[in-house]
Amino acid sequence: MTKQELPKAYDFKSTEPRIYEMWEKGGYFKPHNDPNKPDFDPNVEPFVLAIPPPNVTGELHIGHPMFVSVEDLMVRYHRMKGYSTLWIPGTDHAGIATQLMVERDLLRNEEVTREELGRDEFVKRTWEWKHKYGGLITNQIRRLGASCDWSRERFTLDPGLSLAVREAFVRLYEKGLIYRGPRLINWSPGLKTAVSDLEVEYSEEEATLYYFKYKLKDSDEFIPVATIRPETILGDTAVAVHPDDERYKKYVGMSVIVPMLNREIPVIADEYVSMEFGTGALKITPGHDPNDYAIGQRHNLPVISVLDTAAQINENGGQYKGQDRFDARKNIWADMKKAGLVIKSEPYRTTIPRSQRGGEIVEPMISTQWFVTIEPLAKAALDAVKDGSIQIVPERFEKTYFNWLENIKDWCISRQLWWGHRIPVWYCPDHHMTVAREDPTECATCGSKDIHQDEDVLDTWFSSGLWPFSTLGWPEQTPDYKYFYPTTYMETGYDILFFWVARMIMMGIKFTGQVPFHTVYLHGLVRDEIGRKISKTTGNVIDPLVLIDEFGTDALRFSMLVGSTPGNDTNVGAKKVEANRNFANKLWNAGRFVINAVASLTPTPLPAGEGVRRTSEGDYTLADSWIWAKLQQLVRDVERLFQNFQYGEAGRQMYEFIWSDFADWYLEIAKEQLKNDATSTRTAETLARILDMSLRLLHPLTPFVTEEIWGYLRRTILESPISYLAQDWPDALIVASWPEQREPEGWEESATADFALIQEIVRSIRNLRAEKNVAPSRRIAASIAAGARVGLVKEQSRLLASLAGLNDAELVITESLGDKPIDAAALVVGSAEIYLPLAGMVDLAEEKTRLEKELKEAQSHIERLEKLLSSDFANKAPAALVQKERDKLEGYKDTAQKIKTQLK
RNA sequence: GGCUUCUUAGCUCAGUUGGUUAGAGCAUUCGGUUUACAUCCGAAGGGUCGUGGGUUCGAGUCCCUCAGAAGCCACCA
Repeated sequence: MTKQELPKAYDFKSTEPRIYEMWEKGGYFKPHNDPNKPDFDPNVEPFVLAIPPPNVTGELHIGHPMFVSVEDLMVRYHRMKGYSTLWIPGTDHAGIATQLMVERDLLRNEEVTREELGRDEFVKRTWEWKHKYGGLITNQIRRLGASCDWSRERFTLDPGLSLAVREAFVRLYEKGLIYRGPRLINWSPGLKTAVSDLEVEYSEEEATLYYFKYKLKDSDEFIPVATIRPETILGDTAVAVHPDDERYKKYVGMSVIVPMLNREIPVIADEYVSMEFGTGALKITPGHDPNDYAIGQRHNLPVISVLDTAAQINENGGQYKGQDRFDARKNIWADMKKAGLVIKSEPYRTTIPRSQRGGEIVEPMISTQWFVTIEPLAKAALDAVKDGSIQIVPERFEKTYFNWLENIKDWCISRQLWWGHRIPVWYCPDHHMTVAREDPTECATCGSKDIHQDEDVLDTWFSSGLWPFSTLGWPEQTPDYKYFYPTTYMETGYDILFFWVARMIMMGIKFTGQVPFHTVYLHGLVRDEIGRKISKTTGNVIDPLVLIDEFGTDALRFSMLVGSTPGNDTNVGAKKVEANRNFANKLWNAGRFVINAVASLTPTPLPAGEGVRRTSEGDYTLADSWIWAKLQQLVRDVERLFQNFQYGEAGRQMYEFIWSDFADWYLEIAKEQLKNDATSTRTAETLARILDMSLRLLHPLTPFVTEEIWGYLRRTILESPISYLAQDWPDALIVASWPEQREPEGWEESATADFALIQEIVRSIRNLRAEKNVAPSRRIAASIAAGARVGLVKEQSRLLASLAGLNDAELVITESLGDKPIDAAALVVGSAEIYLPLAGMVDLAEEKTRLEKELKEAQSHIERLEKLLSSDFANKAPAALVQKERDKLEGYKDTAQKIKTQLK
C-alpha cells in the first residue's frame, strides 16, 4: 500500500457502485442465520424490517433517501451487533398511480384509451410497463446503499402475495367483516372510481353561496335556503328546519316544490339544523351529501342520485340530463333567476373535497361498494398500542393514532380500476355470491355455471396492509414466516400512519394473531432549504440523484439523519449536503493519513521515553490516552442514543469526534509522535484502532466511504508490524462487530482533564499570537509557571511547543516564577501563568487593559460561584456536583490572584 | 371546533434521565501553500433560548398563560 494509490479527494463516484456490488455479491445482505438452511439455529435473535414498498413505476424522490437512511442505519447497526438481520425489499403495484401513468402513456404514444384497449389488453400492457420500468426504482434504492436482501424481493401482485390478499379477503368475508352494499361514498369522476375517506383532501377555497326560494305548495310563501351546489337541488327530497325555529315551525309537515323539476317534497324538522347558520333552513340531498344522507335515514326520505359516474346530470335531472355538473349549476341558477326563485348569491369561503390523486372535486355519491367492518379490527389495534405491545416513536403520535381509530368509519375497499387484485367474488344470474380462495367454476348456491367475477379491484392499501407477513410467505407457515415474523421495527413517514401503519396493525393482529412489529418509528418529511413543503407547483423539487451525483450518497444520507429528530420535518438543501460531502472527504483524508502511518511502520521495540505514560494498556502518551478515552465515551453515547432512536444526535457526536478531536488534535499530535522512535509504533497502533472503531460507528450512517477506508486499513495493517490488530477482522466492514462499550476507567477521567489543560494553554497562546499578528511560522519563546500542574506541563512540553508554535529551546517550565519577565505578554490559564516575551510587540497599556478584562471575568465567576455555593445548592445538590463547583471556584480564585500579581 | 408540533446566533437547525461560560453548518472578519485534507488549518465577532408566570437548590430542557408559524383530524348548508 502506498500513498499514491489513494487519491487526495474521496472519489465516491467510482467507489459507491463497486462497494455495493461487493456487498451484494458477497451475500452480506442476507441474514446469516437462514431458516431455510440445514445449519439454522432458532435461538439466534432475528432483526427484521419490511421496506415501505415504493410504487413499482415510481422514480426516486427525496422521501426515499430519508427512509433508506434511517432503515439502513437500523439494519446495519443490528447486523453488526450480530442479529440475524433481514430487510425485505419490494414494490407496490400502486393501483391508481400506475394505472393513470400507463393510461397517460397509451394516450400519448398510441392515442388509445384503456376502454378502447379493453381490460385484458390493458392489464397486459401494464404488466409490460412494470417489467420495463419496475427495476428503475429498485436500482435507485440500491444506489442509496440499502442493504436489503434482494433475493427475497417481493411485489404486491406476485402470485404469493395475491394469494395472501385473497386469503385475507375470504377470511374477513367468512367472519362477516366484509359486506357489499349501496352506501354514500366519495366518488372521483375523473378516475371513475370510489375512493376512501383518507384519499380525499380538503382545501379551503373561494366558492359561491346561492340563496333561493323553496316555494310552498299552492302558495306564494317560501322558505329561503342556501347552497353551494345548486345542481344538487335536483336531488333534494326534503327541506329541513329546526323543530324550535319560530320562523319555520309552521311549515313543518307541509310540502314545498323543487325548483325547475316541480317535484313535491316535505318540510321536516330535525335538530341537526342550526338556526343561526345561513337561512336556518336546509335542503336535504341524501344522494349527494353525507349529513343529508344521515338525516334522510332518520326520516325515511327517498334517495335520489342525480349524477352519473362522470359527474354529469342523469335522467333524474329532467331537462338538465347530460350536462356536466358545473354547467348544470350555472344553467339551473340562470333558469331559477328567470323563474323568480333567486334571492342572492355571495362569495363564500369553504372547504372543498378534492381527490388526493387527480386533484378534482370529489362527489359524495350513492354507490354499491365493498366495505370492511372496521370497528372490531380497530379495537384490537388500539389495544395493542395501549398495552405496549407496539411502541410508537415519537410517542406523541400515539395520540393521533388513538384519535383516528376511535372515530374510524368502515373502509371502502373496492375500486373501479383494472390494475390491482380483483375482488374474489363471483355472481350468477340469480345474484348469488360465491366468495372463494380458488377461482370457482360454478355458483356455490345454485350450481349455475354462468358466473362472472366482480369487476372491481381492491384498494391498494388492502394488500399493503398485509405486507409484513405476506412478504414472508403467509398464509403458508414457511420457515421465513415462522422465524422472521413478527418483524421488529416498522419505519416510515408519519404521513402514512393511517393509510398504512394502522392498517398493517389491524390486519396483522386479525390474520396472524400477533402484532406485525413491536416498534413503529416515524420519520419527518423532507422540506427544502428554507423549510417549505416540496411541491412541483412551488418549483422546489429536490432530485436526490442530482445531489448524489454531486456530493455522493454518504453525504446525502448523513444529511438526512443529522440535524433532525424523529417525527419532525427536516430541511435539506445543497449547502447541507455539501458540508457533509466535506465531512466524508475529511474522513477519507484522515484515513489516508492513518493508513500511510501504518504502512510506514518499521518493526521497532517499544522503549520507554520522554512523554510516555504508563497505563493499563501499555505505554501511551497523554494524547493517546485522551483520544482513547474520548472514543470510549463516544461509543457509550452512540449506544445510548441509538437505543433511544436519536440517530441525528449520534451522528452529530461522531462528526464532532472525527473532525474536532481526532483530526484537528490527535492527528496533528500524531505527526510529532510518529517522528519519535519511542512513540511511533504505539501512535500508529492508536491511530489504527481509533480509526477502525470510528469507521465501525459511522458505518450505518455513511456505509460507502467507511467500507472503502476500512478495506484499505485492514489490508495495510495485516501487512504491517501491528498485524495482530486486524487478525480477527472479517472481510468487510459491513459484517464487522459493533464496538462494545466499556465501563469508564479511572485513567479516562484524568487523561481527559489533563489534556483539557494542555488544550487550553495551546488555545490561549494561539489566540494571543493571532491578536499580536505573530507570523504562524515564527517559533517564539515562552515561560510557564504551572504551579501544581508543573509535572504535567513539563511532561507535555514538546507537545505544547509543537502545537503552540513555541521554540523548544526557549521554553521554560517552572513551578513558580520569581521575577516577572520584562516586556512580555502574560496569560493565565487556570493556575498556570504564561509569559510570551514578544519584544517590541507588547504595548504595556494594552496588556493592562487585557489583563484587567480577564480579571473582571474571573471575578464575576468568583462572585457567581460564591453565591451559588452559599445558597441551598450546597445542601441539596449532589455532593459530587457541589465539589466540582468548589474546585472551580478555587481555580478562578487562583487565576484572579495570578492576574493581580501580573498587574503589579 | 379537537389534537399536535415549532419559535435558540444574520440564515438553516441540534441541544431527550433538569446540572460548567447554550453548540454545529452556512454566512461575516482577521491570519495562513504547517506534504492527510484549500472539500483545508488557526483565531475572532455574533444569542435576555417567542411572552409572562409556576415547580426546583438549579429550567433552553418540566408545568401553565398568551402571541406568532405550521401540520393532522372533523366540519353548518
